[in-house]
Amino acid sequence: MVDQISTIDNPPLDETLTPDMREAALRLAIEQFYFGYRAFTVQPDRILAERGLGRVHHRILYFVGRNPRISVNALLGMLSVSKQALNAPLRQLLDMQLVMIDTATHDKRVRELSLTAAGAELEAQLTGTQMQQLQTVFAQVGANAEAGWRQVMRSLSGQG
Amino acid sequence: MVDQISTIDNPPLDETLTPDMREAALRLAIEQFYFGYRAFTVQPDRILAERGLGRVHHRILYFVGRNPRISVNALLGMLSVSKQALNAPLRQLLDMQLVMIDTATHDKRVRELSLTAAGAELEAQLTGTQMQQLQTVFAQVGANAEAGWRQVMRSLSGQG
DNA sequence: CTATAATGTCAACATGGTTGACCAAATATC
DNA sequence: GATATTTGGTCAACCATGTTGACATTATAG
Repeated sequence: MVDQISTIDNPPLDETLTPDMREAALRLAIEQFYFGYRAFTVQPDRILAERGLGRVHHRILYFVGRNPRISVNALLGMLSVSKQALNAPLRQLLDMQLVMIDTATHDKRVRELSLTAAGAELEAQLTGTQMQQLQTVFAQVGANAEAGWRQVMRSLSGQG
Repeated sequence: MVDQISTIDNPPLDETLTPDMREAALRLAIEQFYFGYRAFTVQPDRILAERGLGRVHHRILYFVGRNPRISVNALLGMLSVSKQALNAPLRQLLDMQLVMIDTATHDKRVRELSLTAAGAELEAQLTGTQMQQLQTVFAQVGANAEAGWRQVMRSLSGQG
C-alpha cells in the first residue's frame, strides 16, 4: 500500500485506463480517504483526552454549537445514535457546565440545549484545530483542488 | 447544519472572504468530511454484519489482501493497534478460513498472512461497494474535481 | 549460553454503542 | 375529561473494540 502511494502518482480515473489500473486507482483513493480521515481526528482527540472526554462529546458540542436551542430528539437524529447512548455523555457535559438546558416555551416536554460560554470555548478549540488543518491543506493545494474536494464530499454525503 | 448546507453554496476559500465567512466555509467542509466518511462506511458495514464481522475484520482483510505474506508485526503497524486487539479478530478470520498463515522461510518466528480464495472474494465484495461508490461520485463530478479531492486527501494524510 | 525479537494468550479495564423495559410529564385526540 | 401519544430520562444486560500489563513459546542473534 505504501508501495502504491509512492509508485503510482495519484492518477485520476479516465476511460483509457485498463480495468486493473482503474481498480488500483480506486483502491488508492480508498486508502487516501481512510488515512486522511484518521489524520483529521488526531488533534481533537488529543485535546479531548486531556479533559477525559471522547469523540461523542465533541460531536455533541459541535452540533449543539451549530444549532442553539436544539431539542434532544433533533440532536439524536443528527448524531444517529440512541437516546441511551446520548444520555451519559450529555449529562456529563451538563455537569461540567459546558452545555446548558432549557425547557421550551411552546412545549414544556421539549428540552432545548445550548452551549455555555465555557462550552463554546472548548468547541472553538476543538473545531479550531480541524479548521486550521483544512486551511493549511487548502492553501497548499489551491482553490481549484479545494473546490473539487468539496464537490466530491458533498456528492458522497448525498447532498449533491 | 442542514441549514448551512442548503443556504451556503459550497464556497471555496479565498482571501476576499470575511473571517466569519471563512469560518463558515471551513465548518461546512468539516461537516462534509464527517458525513461523507460516514456515508462511505455504511455499505461494507452492512455486508460485514451479515457475517457477524465488524470493521476491524474489513481492515485486516483489506491490508492482508494488498500485502500478501505480510507479517503480523507489519500488519499491526498499518492498523495502528496493539497485538492484543488484533489477536481475536485475526484468529476469527483464520478459523473462518478467510485468512491463511504460513511460517516465513527466512525466519521461522515470522508468520506470514495471506487471503484464501474465500477471503479474497469477501474482500473484493467489501471494497467493491466502496470502489463503485467512489466511481459513481467521480463520474458525477468529473476528472478535475476528482484530482482535487485526491490532492487534498493526500496532503491531509501527510503523503503530499 | 544468553539476550532479544516475533508471536500468542490471559486478565482487567474503559469506552461507546446496542435493545428492551419502564417511568414521568406534557400534549393531543376522541 | 379520559385516554393515547410524544418527549425525555433512566436502569439493566449485552456486545464490539480498544487499552495495558504480564507471561510463555519459539527462533534468531551475539
